[in-house]
Amino acid sequence: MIASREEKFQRILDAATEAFAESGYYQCQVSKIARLAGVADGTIYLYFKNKEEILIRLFEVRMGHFIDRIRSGLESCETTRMRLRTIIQTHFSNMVNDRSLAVVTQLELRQSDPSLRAAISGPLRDYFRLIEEVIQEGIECQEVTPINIKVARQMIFGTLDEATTDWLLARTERNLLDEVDPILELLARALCLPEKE
Amino acid sequence: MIASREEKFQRILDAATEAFAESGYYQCQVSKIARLAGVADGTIYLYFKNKEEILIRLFEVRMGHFIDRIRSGLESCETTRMRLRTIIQTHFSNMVNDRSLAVVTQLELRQSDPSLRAAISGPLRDYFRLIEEVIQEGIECQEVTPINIKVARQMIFGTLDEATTDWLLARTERNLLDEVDPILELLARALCLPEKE
Amino acid sequence: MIASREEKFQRILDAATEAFAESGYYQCQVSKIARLAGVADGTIYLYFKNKEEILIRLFEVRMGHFIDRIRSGLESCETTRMRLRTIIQTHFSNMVNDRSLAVVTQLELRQSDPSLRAAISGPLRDYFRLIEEVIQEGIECQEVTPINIKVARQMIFGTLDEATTDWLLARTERNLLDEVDPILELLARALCLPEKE
Amino acid sequence: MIASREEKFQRILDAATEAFAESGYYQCQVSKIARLAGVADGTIYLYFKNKEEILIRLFEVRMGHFIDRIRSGLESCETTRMRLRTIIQTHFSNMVNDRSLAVVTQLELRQSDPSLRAAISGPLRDYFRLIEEVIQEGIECQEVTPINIKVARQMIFGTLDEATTDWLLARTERNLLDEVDPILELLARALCLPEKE
DNA sequence: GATGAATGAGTCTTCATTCAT
DNA sequence: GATGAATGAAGACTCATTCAT
Repeated sequence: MIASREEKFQRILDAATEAFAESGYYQCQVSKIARLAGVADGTIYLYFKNKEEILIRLFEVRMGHFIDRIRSGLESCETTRMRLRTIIQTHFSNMVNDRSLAVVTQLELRQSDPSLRAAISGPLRDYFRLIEEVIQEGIECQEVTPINIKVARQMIFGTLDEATTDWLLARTERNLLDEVDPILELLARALCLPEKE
Repeated sequence: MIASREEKFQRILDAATEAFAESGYYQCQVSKIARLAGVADGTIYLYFKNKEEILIRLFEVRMGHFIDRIRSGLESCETTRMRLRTIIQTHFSNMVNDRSLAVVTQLELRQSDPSLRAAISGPLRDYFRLIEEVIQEGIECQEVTPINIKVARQMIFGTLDEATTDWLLARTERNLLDEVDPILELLARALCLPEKE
Repeated sequence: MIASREEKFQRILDAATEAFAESGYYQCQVSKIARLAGVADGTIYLYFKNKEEILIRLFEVRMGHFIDRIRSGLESCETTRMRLRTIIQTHFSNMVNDRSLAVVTQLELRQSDPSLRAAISGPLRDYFRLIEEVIQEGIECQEVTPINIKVARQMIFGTLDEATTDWLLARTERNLLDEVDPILELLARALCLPEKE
Repeated sequence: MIASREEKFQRILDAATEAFAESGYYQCQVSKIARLAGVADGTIYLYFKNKEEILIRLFEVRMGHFIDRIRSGLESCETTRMRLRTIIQTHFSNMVNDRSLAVVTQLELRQSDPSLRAAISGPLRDYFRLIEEVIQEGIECQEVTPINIKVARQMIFGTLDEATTDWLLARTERNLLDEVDPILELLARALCLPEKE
């Protein structure tokens, strides 16, 4: 069976996710990605300009899917509380379902390297915008007390991010999804969301 | 003037903070640290076993000071709200006063490399414990509604962390300290802290 | 023309022989070997694990050939005296034909470094065994007076070794092969071999 | 107690003997020698121009003593056989009494490095001359059959050298001195020395 | 398009030697 | 004379990237 261009691109991206998660971006050799993807070293360069682009595309593609998934989940939500729950729930299940991706997102993307950071900031900004839209909308329909939207988004994203990192680094097999409701309660209170009726 | 052993150790640590912040840990050459510290390359190795140890010691020392500063600030606090404010205030002013350190702490320390992570986790855990103590104490004296302490700590640290990262990556010169009160309000509400009288 | 893997392996080994002979093992840079072999520095490491392995493989391969050559020469010998002559003759012509190899064998391989010594001892032991077999056989067919075989081997090998070193270090262009017969006479007398009829 | 200049020179030489024997000349750090000698690194350079000179002086001094010891032993010898026995006996007991020195002499001094070799050749040549004198004298008083003196010396020295190396590298605790008589018999026969009466 | 052998620039670390005290 | 902290040149080895097949 001949793998189509698209399939091979995906195979390399998946291999890179795993490889970066295991060794870290700088420590991981391109040849390791090639091995995991089942292609020759040189083949990588038919699909990506260089190692850096693999990380960037990886993040773009995965983050795109992630945001699509949340957006689609938000469609059926009627209250801000439900929307917030959807974000938390989708954020966490995304991480739980693909731990390698979680490692890359949580740990590996915080690089001081300016060129990497710039590349990463785009898709992340989309996610931030999405969260901010939900808050904005909540304020407009008076479900959320008037607050600094950016600060609120920092709290929401920061809390999810930290909870995920905590879970990732914990040696014990905790269930991240158990934290959905406790976190929802805290955040809802901070935003003055009306109690769940 | 003769630089004592202690002074030179500090000089190298300061140089490393700056160098890591500028290029990132893996991208930064040891010779750059040496140049910034005004010593020969080989001298570095009279004070540190290897490059990795520089990062580890850097984090240990700085985090130690940071926690000392917070603990000393907490002594004069009478309410949980004041304690929380002290944490936020000290966290942010620490970052503002030493932007290089902030970059290293926020970005560079999130490494997938297991040996680095392990080294970092110790001092960070001390900070987590400090935050959790404040929450615990708040619950005990009924200033904080009974909640999952770990989740609350994740929210507090996560929010501060994210706010700092946001500030760091922002191109504009925002004042991080302006966020102390908005964030305090959000977090206080989440913890059900009594209004500031 | 494409250099096959085998050919390139040989080229590197030959280059290393020359380089080690010229500068000594520790003084010789890997890049010098690469230059002499006409390959890039990194290529060396596709064929050898590290610098030490080059020396080890070099000795193994060359010593193997050397022993093969002697064994094949011994087949047509009818008396112990002839066998001894074959050993001396082959030993010396081997050295004369490849002075670089001689330098490496005589001088460079006497390293205190335990890991190097261990690696070298194997092939050398094969040569010792071969000499001892000839003596043993000579005793059995009563051409050699009963003596301590190991001591006899030490004398034979030691004499050849010393003669070679002497020749190597001599500034004048002596002909090592001129010593074949004088040495044969001395050794034959020591072993009580019957006169050449 | 103040160590005189001479005593400290000796201490460094002894420390170097041990250090070179343990790690080999190139692998051994000057600071190791200093530590073993109980002096500061810099002090070494008050007594020796550089690392190389330590090795050279070491060899000169020890070899000088060695030759003195043999010469003094030879004075009371009446026959060539007795003289040969004295050489073998002194050579071996010298090695047995100072194994570190033996390692240095046997293994470490065979360096390809031309400058080292040149330095070593002087004292060694003295030893060769001594052996050759004994043979010459033996021929003159008709105890030794007329032979090529240099070849005979190569046999004698080579045999002793090889026996010593064999003993050094043997893992078992063999007694080198047990080989004095077997070797004497072999060499005596090679030289046609009259039987021991 | 795919391969993987070859490349060679780049860097951490060692260690002989110096020199201010 | 003695010290040992500091120096900085040197080199083994890695690995992202290329390109002939």
